[in-house]
Amino acid sequence: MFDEIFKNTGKTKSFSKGAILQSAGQKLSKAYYVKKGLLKSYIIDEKGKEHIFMFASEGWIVSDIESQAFKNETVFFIEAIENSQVVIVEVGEFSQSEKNQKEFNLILEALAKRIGVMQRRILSLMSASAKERYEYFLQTYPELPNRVPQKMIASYLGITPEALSTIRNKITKRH
Amino acid sequence: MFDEIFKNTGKTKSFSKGAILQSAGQKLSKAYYVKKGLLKSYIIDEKGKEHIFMFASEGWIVSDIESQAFKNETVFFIEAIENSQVVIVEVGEFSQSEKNQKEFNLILEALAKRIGVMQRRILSLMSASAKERYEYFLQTYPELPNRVPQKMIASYLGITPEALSTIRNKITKRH
DNA sequence: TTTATTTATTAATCTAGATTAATAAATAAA
DNA sequence: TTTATTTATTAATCTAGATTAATAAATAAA
Repeated sequence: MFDEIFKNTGKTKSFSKGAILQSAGQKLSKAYYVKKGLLKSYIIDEKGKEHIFMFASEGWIVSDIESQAFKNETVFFIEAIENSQVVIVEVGEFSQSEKNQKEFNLILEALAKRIGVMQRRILSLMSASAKERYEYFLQTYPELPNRVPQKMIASYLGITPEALSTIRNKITKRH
Repeated sequence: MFDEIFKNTGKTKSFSKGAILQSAGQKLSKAYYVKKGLLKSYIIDEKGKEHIFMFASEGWIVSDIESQAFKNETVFFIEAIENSQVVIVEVGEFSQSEKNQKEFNLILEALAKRIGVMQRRILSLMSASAKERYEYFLQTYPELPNRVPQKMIASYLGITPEALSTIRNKITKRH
C-alpha cells in the first residue's frame, strides 16, 4: 500500500462524523489517508440518488486518481461516516518529487491493487446477482456491516435498501 | 498512453481472427499492444457465460495489470476478433528496467487513465439503464459497432443479445 | 454455388430487483 | 426523559431485462 509513503507526511486532520471532505466539481483533489475512522466516497446521479463508490477504513486511501492525473474536476464526494483522523496529501508532492526505484514500485503496486479491486467489481456487477454480490462483500469486508448502516451497503452494491433487506431475510431464513 | 514505451519494443506477432493470445489460469501474463486489428479480453463465469471486459483496437493495450504486479494467475482470456498485429511485452522489462522521470509519469498517466475508465464503468453499471449504457458506449467507441458483432457489445454491456436488439429497435423507432 | 453455422430479430413468459407505502425499531435532538 | 428523525422491515405492485423459442439474415465452410 501507500502506507509507507503517506503515514508520516504530517498534516493529520480530524473530521467529525458527517463532515464533507471533498465535493464533486472541485478541482485539484487531494488524496486522503485514513489513520482512524471511516470515510465513504460517492457520486450523486442526475436523479439525486447516491451511489457509494468505495469505503475507506484505517490504512486505506481515497482519492480520485484520474482527476489528479489529469487535473479535471472530480465527480466524487468524500464524507466521514465516523469521527476520523485523516492525513491529507497534496497531489503535487506525489507526482513531482524525485522518486526512487522503491517508491516507484510501491506506487505501481498500489495502483495495480486498486485496478484489481475495480476489475472484480465490474465483473461481478456484470455477472453476479445482488445476493452473490452481498455475500462477496461480507467476505471481503467482514467488519464493515458493524460500522456502516445497511442502506450504505445497499448503495455500494448498487441495489435499494429494501432489496438488501429482503436478501438478508432470505439468507437467514434458510439457515 | 503507453505508446511511446511499447511501440518500438519489436517482437510484433500476427494473429488470425479467432486466435487466443492468453487463457485464464495462466501465470506470467504479458501486455499486448495492438498495432493493427482488434482484441477482446473476457472472462467465462461459472455458468459458462462470456463477459467481455474490454475491447482493444489500434493503439490500445490489453493486460491484466493486477496479475502482473502480483504474479497471480490471470482470470482473463484474450482473443483476436480481427486479424491483428500485436506487440507482446514481457512484464519483466516493464517493472525492472531503470525508469527515468518521464517514463515514470507516462506509466502513471496510463494507469490513471485506465482507472478512470473503470470508475466510469462501475458507476454506470450501478446507476444507468442498459439503454443509457449502450448510448454511452456508442459515444465512447463510435467505430466499434462496425467492427464487432452485436452480441459482443451486449456482453460488454452486461446484457443479453436479445435485450440489446430490443433496445436498438426502440431507439430507431422513436427516431 | 449449396449447405451448415452463427448472428440478429421478434414475441411470449418469467423473475430479480425497483417502486410505493405503511409500520416498527433505532438513533439523534430537544 | 419525550419528541423528531433516520433506518430497517415487510408486503403489494410494477418493470427492465432474462429466458425460451422460433424465424430470418448473414457469414463461413464444403
